[in-house]
Amino acid sequence: MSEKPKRATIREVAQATGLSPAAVSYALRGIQTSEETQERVRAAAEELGYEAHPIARALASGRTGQVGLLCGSLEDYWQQSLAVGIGRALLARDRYALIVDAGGDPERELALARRLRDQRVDGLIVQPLDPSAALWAELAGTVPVVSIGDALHGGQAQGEVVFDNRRGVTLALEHLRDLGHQRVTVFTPTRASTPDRPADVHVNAEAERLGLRVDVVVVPQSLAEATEVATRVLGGPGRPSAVFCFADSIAYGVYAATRELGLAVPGDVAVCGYDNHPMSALLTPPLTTVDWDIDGIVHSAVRLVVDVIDGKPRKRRVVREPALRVRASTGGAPE
Amino acid sequence: MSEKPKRATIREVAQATGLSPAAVSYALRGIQTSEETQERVRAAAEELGYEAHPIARALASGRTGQVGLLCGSLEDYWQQSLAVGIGRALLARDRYALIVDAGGDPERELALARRLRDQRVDGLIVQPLDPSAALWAELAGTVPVVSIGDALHGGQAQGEVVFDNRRGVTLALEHLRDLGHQRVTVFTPTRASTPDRPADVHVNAEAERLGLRVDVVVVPQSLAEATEVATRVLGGPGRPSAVFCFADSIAYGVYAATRELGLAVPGDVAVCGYDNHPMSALLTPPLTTVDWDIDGIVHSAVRLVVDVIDGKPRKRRVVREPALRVRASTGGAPE
DNA sequence: CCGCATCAGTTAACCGGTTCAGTGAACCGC
DNA sequence: GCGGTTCACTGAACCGGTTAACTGATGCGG
Repeated sequence: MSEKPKRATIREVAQATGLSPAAVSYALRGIQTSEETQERVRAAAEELGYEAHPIARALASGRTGQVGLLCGSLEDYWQQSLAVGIGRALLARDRYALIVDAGGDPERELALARRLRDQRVDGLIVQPLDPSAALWAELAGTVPVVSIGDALHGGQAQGEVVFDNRRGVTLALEHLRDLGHQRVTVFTPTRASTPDRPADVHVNAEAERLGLRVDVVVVPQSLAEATEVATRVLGGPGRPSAVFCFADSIAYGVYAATRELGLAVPGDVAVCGYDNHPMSALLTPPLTTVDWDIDGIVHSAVRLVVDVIDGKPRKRRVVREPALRVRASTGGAPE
Repeated sequence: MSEKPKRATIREVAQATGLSPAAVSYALRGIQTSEETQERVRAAAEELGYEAHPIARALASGRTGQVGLLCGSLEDYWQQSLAVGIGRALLARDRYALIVDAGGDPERELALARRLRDQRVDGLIVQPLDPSAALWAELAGTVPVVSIGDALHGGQAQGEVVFDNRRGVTLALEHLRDLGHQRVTVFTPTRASTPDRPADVHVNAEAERLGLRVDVVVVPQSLAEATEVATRVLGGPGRPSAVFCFADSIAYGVYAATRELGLAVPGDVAVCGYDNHPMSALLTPPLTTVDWDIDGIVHSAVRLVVDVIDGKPRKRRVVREPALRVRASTGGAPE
């Protein structure tokens, strides 16, 4: 432990090759030097076990090679998958992800966004709980910001991967209506009190259009709490014939509630989810859900943020379209 | 974007207070300065919106405030939970986690460990796929290493959170034996080819002791692939009456396989998992599994690594004991 | 053969903190 | 009243790279 594992510095490589440190710096990055010199430097570096010190590099160059990933709530399994995917994709591009979790709290989200900026991340990927916060504009002036899900208001983000949540809601509600349901309870995760979130607004508009009666119930993110709320709602009077959960994780809680209450899915209550987490296809019964092609989202978001960081111009806005996966939980044809 | 968001430096704060940069540095950390000076400096810093530059600080002090978290396989949902928990706990202690995923590949694990060290993390938490690799000793000489799960061979780690996997295996197999099963198939995730992993060895030893016939089948980490393998095994001739999955995630795949094959759980085949992921209690039927108290593990690991980094002496080894959660999937008394 | 650009490499400043050695003043006991 | 500490703070080196400005040599068109 106390032996100092002193590593070679760029000056030592310079000494070894008879070049200046600057030349070594250039050579190792393959610029402003002859092929031959680059080869010589590489050999010497290899010999000395030299590897550029990322901190020193970050300080001098102003780029840390790290991207902040600000998640709405990692209690949500789909968001966990998203985070894992983004971390993996960034690593493949030689960047590290700094993953932080707002835990569904919009204030915490903003505090963490500030912390990440102060940490000097090269870019920020955010799944905004509160897309209307003023902080986003300030942040976007400092560091490239890419949003996933809802677009930041005012279009300040350098990149956006937008979910067509209106379409997702329409798909789910139309499906339930087509199956003959008239009363639907919608379980939606805690959100910022932004009355203009497209998805939430759209639920009511769409319900009206389809002649559905909907009750919107806000549920906490954690599985245990979601189960509790669902048990209360489904066990109470006036039970709906169908529920639409705005996250598959919530649907998992609903499944648990139905079992506890002895209700059959979809016989007593049909359940439709949102996200299509890999688990959802494996449940009994398999969960009907709105699929968002997580790989495509990961790919778009990472590509956007990396390209902005690298100064490459790129299409700023990507809109993702959902697809309904009809499975047995709604009594539709099992997939 | 192109306006430079120049932030205040320590020299500006020094100028504003009439002190030297060194004094400001000390004052902000509350050392070697008078109370009054500290207050004055704090006020000036606030006024100027000064916040220490983490990169510069890291370069000068040699500590990055970042801890590497090297996961065995993030395909495994339990490990995802672990990673989320550790990230959260580190953040609460003002550190960032650099989460990377070996994807079940021992070679990749070592390569990533090296990358994290080169990134100058202050500490490393690792869930070793290959505890016998020579690299660990080298690494542990450079950076504090805390292992989770299996202990690193030779005891080089500065901290260890050891799972008593022998006990876990015993609990599961005894439970299945007590239920009258005589042939058990064990699904285990891909691992390093280390013949001396306690858990794997113990499966055979324990099976012999209990008079069980076991077949060990190695399955890939991903849900889809696990399902495929399970379908082949359970659909083939000589189907076992019980399976023991060395990870709940694998059990989820087995559930999917049984449904596909029209087998009843636990009627046709009993299923026992390992980990007790929160989802497992919500499945139909709820999954009997070996519980590892994830919060305790998170807490121990983070505490160990942070204390070692901070130079506080601390108990180096924590052994976690599992508990069997008997649920309906093995036909035991439902919880 | 001249003027100008390009190439390969050097020098020195710089990024923004931390820390070690040193300094003057106040304080202490006797 | 004096040597020895302690306290609060300063100056300068240092962490290990990157980069702007500059230099000398070479190449090229005309």
